[in-house]
Parts: sequence; C-alpha cells; structure tokens
Amino acid sequence: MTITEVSKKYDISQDTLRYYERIGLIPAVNRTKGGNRDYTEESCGWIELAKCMRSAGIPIEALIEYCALTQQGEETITARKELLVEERRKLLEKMEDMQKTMDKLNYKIDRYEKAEITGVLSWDK
Amino acid sequence: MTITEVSKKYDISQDTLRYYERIGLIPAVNRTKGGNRDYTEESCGWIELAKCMRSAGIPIEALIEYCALTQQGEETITARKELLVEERRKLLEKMEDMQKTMDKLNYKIDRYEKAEITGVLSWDK
DNA sequence: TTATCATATGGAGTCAACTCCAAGTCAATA
DNA sequence: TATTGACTTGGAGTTGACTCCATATGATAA
Repeated sequence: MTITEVSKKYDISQDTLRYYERIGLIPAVNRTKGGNRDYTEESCGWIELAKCMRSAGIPIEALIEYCALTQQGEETITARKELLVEERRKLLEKMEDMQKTMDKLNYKIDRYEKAEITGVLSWDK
Repeated sequence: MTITEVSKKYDISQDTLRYYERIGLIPAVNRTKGGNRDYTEESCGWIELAKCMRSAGIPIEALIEYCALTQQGEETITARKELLVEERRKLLEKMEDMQKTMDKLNYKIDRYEKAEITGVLSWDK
C-alpha cells in the first residue's frame, strides 16, 4: 500500500505517518526501488495499533519503547507485558477520572434543564 | 483562603491557579487590601470544577466560554447547557475510544502472559 | 526596623505531539 | 520528452497547556 492509501484507510495524515516512523513509534516501513514507502500488512497492523493507543492518550514515549522492545526479540516479552500493564493501569485511572467528570456533567446538565422549565436555577452545592 | 492553601487543597500549582484566572477559566478572585488573592467558597467551587473538567481533558477554550457565559446572567442558561452537552458528547466518544484501547491492552497482555508460560508467542491477528 | 517570606505581575520558556514547508526525486500521463 | 503529480527528507513552525522567571511589593518574625 502507498502512503496515500494508508493515510486514507486509517485517517492519519501522511506527515503523521512519516513522523511516527521517524521517531520509532512503528518499525521502519518497506520501500519500493524508487525509495517510496510500501506498507505491508504488518506495517498496517502497527499503524492501527499506534492509532488505537494514541486515541486513548497513551504517550508516544511508551509506544516508542514498546516498539523498540518488539525489535529485540522474544527475550523482551516480559518487559513488553510489564510496559502494557503499566499503561493499562494509567488508562484505568484516566477512565475513572472521566467517569467522575461525566457524572458531574450529567448533574449540571440536569440542573440546567430543570432551570429551563422552572425558570429557577438553584444554587450549585 | 490564601493561594497557598488552595494550591495544597486541590493539588494545583499556584502558577496554574493564577493562569486559570488570567485566561478567564475561572472568574476573578477576591483580593485582600494588600492585593493578595482571597479565595471564597465560590472561588473554590470554580477551582474544583476546573480541576475536574481538566482531568478529563475538556479543553480550556470550552471552559473559558462556559465561565464567560455564567458571568452574563441567567439568559445564558440554555447556551451553557448546550455547551456542556457538547462536551459530554465528546467525552463519551473519548471514553469509548479508551474502552477499545483497554480491550486491546487486555488482549495483548493476555497473549504475553500465555507466551511466558508456554514459551510461544502466537502471531497477533 | 530589618530581614525573610508570601504573593503579585507580565512575559518568556518548555513540553508533547503534531503539522507545515522547501527543495529535491521518482513516476505517470499528454 | 515535457509536464504534472506523488513522494522523499530534514528542519522549522504551531498548538495547547502549562511552568518558570525577574522584579516588585505587602506581610510577618526577630
């Protein structure tokens, strides 16, 4: 696949795709004889992973390290697992924060809706 | 309350507290005769709200607008509600992304755990 | 009263994560 | 073959959200 195709498929800009590769967030992508990128299925898997992880706010630094570990063979399996476990822990924490915020938003929206009906906005706590 | 007390209470740096006020993310805080900030209970409510919203990644710009609307009286209630509804929508979307990432992390961690036991890392999809 | 401390301001600096750009190369169409 | 268009690189610029700093001033302890 060309970079244009990958860019469209995953809705990531070509600049970002090149950037991810340059910083080592994904392994080096195959090239055609002319030097153009030729994404294999495996490359696409990395792009998809990157997109998924980044959409949840997993920091780039962690993903670079994860990518580096996978390049070093099977003796890094435990290290990789531990890295993911740590990121999962942080992610869970963020999700809990978000749930709290969601609760607060629901509460406030509800208050405003009641105020629209009654014309009275009660004092918030 | 002094800025030092508020900073400790909410675990937000004094610089950030001043910054939030300067950009209008929270309304202007009362001052003592000497010009020092004197946070009322209401101010603290704003700080708490700011902290909560920011911890979920609600953008500063939206919070500035929300704060501005509250300063304009009760005729902005509907606008405020709509703003919060929109942020809630985006938050829900992010939470869904995070859940997907969480599922992927769980799947990958599980694979690595199995590999640690069996010594074989199966090909990922 | 003097020294130290808390706080004030405006502005500059930092950091993560892109995003854009200039200049050049390769490939495909008229 | 000439031109257009896709792609390359290295590096600079941008954005959001702080964070730090220099300098000044009000408040408190010795």
